[in-house]
Amino acid sequence: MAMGVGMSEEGMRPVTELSRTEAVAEWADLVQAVLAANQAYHRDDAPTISDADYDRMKRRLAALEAAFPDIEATMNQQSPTSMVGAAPADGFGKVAHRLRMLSLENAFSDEEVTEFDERVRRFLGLTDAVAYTAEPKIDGLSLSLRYEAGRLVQAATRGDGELGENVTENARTIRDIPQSLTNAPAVLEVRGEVYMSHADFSALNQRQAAAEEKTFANPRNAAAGSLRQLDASITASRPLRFFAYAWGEVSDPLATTQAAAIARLNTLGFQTNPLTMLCAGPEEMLAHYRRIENQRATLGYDIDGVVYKVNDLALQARLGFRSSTPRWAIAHKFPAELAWTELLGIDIQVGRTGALSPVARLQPVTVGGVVVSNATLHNENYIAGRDSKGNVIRDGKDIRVGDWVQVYRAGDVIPKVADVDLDRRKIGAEPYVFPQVCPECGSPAHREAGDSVRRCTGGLICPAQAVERLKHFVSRNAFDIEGLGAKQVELFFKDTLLPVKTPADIFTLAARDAANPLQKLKNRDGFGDVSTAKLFAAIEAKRTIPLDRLLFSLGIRHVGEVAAGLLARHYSTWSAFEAAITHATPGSPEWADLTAIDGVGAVMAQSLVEAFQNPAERAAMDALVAELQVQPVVARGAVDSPVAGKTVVFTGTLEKMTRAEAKARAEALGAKVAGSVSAKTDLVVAGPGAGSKAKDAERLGVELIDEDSWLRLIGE
DNA sequence: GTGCCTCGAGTTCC
DNA sequence: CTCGAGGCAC
Repeated sequence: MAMGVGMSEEGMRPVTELSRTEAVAEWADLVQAVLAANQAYHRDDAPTISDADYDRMKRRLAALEAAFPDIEATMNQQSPTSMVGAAPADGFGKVAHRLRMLSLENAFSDEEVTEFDERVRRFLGLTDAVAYTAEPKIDGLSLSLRYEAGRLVQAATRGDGELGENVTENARTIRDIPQSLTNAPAVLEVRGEVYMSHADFSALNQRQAAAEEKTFANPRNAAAGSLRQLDASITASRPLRFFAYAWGEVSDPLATTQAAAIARLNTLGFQTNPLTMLCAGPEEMLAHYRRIENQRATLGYDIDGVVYKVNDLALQARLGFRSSTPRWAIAHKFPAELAWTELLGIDIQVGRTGALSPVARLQPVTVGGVVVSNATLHNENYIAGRDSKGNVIRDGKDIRVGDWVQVYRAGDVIPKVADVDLDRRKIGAEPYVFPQVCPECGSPAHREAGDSVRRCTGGLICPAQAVERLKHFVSRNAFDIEGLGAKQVELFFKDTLLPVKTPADIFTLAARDAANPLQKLKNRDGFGDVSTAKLFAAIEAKRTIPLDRLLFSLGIRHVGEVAAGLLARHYSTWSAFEAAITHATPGSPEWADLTAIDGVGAVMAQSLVEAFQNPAERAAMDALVAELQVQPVVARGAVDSPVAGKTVVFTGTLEKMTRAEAKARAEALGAKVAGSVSAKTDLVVAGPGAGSKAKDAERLGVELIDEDSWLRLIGE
């Protein structure tokens, strides 16, 4: 057991008095204790220690790491304090959102806003103006509040949109969030933004500083940190606020327009933003944007743009959603904050697919409340001014080491180099020469005509590619082996005693360790009996793997999660897939079958074929599969609708909806929409003026219905 | 064939 | 975010 468990902090020795050996010992024990507590809490749903003790342990860990910064790196073990976002390592249960919490499409210019309006009207087939609400976009964190029978029963953070964190107890401490509602629908999910005002933020930071606690970089971080306290009494002491602006599941509609729904939320007792305004069209929207922009500095809280939403909820329903954003809303972002700094150097990183990416090493500079010292330089052309023939490159900035460059944080996260100040160029600065060989393995780095990326041709020979491939292999949506993250993989890759060079090596680790009587893994720093056994068990648990995950894990270019799913559903077993790809060459029946999969084109097919023809890749795959039991893929649970799984063709003039709308609607119900009628077609929906396609349907004996019957069929 | 739209892949930082 | 693939309409 850890020394600190159950003890008061006053009873502990200050970390500064500890020797390195003592610190390491205590650190290792604490890590074990915290991990065990995590497991008890999350997996077994049976907490073994109080939240306060847990919190204390994590604080002690953080203190140890602050005093001995290299501790984690030297211990071959990831600390729970650094497992950010790593599942529920931080102590909150997960909550599945009944209705996904989506993100918004962004607009960065007036033109993009008018285009948005045009797109909306085109989709709906409307020439008349469409009305929109416009409201400030609060820079906080979004929260979904669920009320049943008028009582607050659950509060969840956005998370990845599907799964959020359960922060109910913390949300109950926020004054702007009502505990109960009167005259509310039986089920009501209210969504909005938790934020902290400027005044409250500076007061909090003063308090924190006085108490020698850590201060926050900005109000957003302060709000996020405060809401995600394991101890709700700490959240209660933090001045959090809440604006409601949307809803999830509701048993009865709140209203028929966005504006009225917001007003209703206000009546129910929620704070809604006073700058929310109804606009008749793009001109008024942009005028309101300027108005909000002008008030930005005096609002008293952070905002990062203006959100526009189609006002009519019936139109919102018709517009529907794309994969992760609604078609009926857009966020008009304020221009990103910019900062100038000196470019100290340019490094080249080699990615999983061999892509050579230039990274700027910068004189550290504060951008949007965060200190940035690295930033992406995009690609070869972006840095270059002229190509090898001396021609000026379009969009090329001619960036040289030593230059003054402008940096911003794109999407408020990823630092990018936006511009260079040629007037401040130092005399003698040389143009940057992009490497023509891989800096990691020395293989030639080729660039295909028309491609912006130069790639190392070393394949698995290149250590950088090999290790990046391994990191991908163990990543969350791939094999996801507990206790074997990116850091560990890197260490094992370099290890001389128990090297892991390919995915198959992971599955021989335990056997190789057992075969080596002298230097057992469990005797190493950072590994004990328990953690070694746990790691081996975690690896063992992933020996059985569904085909789609396996295909994604292979890291073949152009084959991501979705493509892997398509392939797995088509071939069902590894042996069928393997046989097909091995025999596929352009023109063969296997090739035709492969490219006939909806969503698989020639590029992806070629990429698969090349991977299978490469001896090193093939050997690595064969060795891996020999270690595994690959599960055939179970067919995806179909959407429950009368047209699910059917192939539908729309033809003629549709009168109640546009073609795009009909397609989107049908797809949302699980149907596949095709352009031409064939034997595979299940249903043809014909409007007036339908011609050859209706005849094709008759000829092929495909069911033919009119638009009204279609609408009845799908229940509208 | 061209010009949209949409989505997926790949990349980056803290 | 940016780029490119894939698919569709014209």
